[in-house]
Amino acid sequence: MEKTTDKQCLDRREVIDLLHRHGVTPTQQRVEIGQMLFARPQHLSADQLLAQVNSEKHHVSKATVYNTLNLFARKGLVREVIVDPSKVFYDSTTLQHHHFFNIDTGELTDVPLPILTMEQLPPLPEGTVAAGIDVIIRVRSAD
Amino acid sequence: MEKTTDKQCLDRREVIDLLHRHGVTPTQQRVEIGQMLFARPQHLSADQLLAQVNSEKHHVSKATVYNTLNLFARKGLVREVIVDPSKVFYDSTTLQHHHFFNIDTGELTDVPLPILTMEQLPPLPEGTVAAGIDVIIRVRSAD
DNA sequence: TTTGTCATCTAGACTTGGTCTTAACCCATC
DNA sequence: GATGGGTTAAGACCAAGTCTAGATGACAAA
Repeated sequence: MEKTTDKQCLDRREVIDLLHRHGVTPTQQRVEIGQMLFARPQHLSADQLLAQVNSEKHHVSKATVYNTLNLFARKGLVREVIVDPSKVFYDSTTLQHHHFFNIDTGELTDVPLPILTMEQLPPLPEGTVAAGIDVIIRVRSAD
Repeated sequence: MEKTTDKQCLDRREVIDLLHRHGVTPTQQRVEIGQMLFARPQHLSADQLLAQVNSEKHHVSKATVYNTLNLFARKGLVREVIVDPSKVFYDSTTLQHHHFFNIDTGELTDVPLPILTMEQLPPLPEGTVAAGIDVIIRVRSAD
């Protein structure tokens, strides 16, 4: 039996609902990007996503991919992962979790267990409120 | 009474020793960069450092600043902090510690307490060894 | 001193991820 | 059909960082 998460792309309908629920007007391009991105838990750069979307029949411009990813991030649909100085990754899973980053291969994977949650924060600097926690465990390929 | 950490620049001699201890040949430019950078615990971008070094009498080229910072990082003299997608910060303190990053102001500060150490790591991905941990607590200015 | 060698430095060209601009487009409402 | 706000596309643009090729400097051997 085939699980829905194994599909290459999500159903248009599902994505449209998802966008609606987050207050994002579901345009043609946004839905197409969402179909690729939310198909399964993954970490994609804007570049990868651009290539992937455009390998399909439709074409979406670079500007639109960047705009859409920024919009999605602002609306809480994806999470930016800043780990490689040369590019941002977009994580299709927004549930609080952490990352392994392989500095040799550039591979980004999820830490399966919670380590540190918003409840265990140290005292914050004067006049600030918490916005999120990023935990990145840098690893190297054992040779 | 004046503490040594209040000095604007370190003594040339101190920096030369530091470089030697880390196996870095102390050239004119490297020492000058080190004098600024290691004067006190701080987080500087390459740009800031370039400007700061060149506000003094001597001139150091952009390429040299970048090369030197990369060399220092490789040799364990500074730590790269990847937190802002648009630029890398270099931390003059290499002791294990974590950061607050104010997403409104771009300000990067140290978390005074240890939170997570190399001893408390979860199981790493197959075939990898730990290289470091980055914990970034993103905060927003309370308005 | 001179010469040779090697590492380092510089200026500026180049690369590249990401943003900005401007005109075209879509689509709902009048 | 006309009007207007939000969206998109193409390509110009920007800036952090890298690369290149020639110049400089330090040091060792002669």
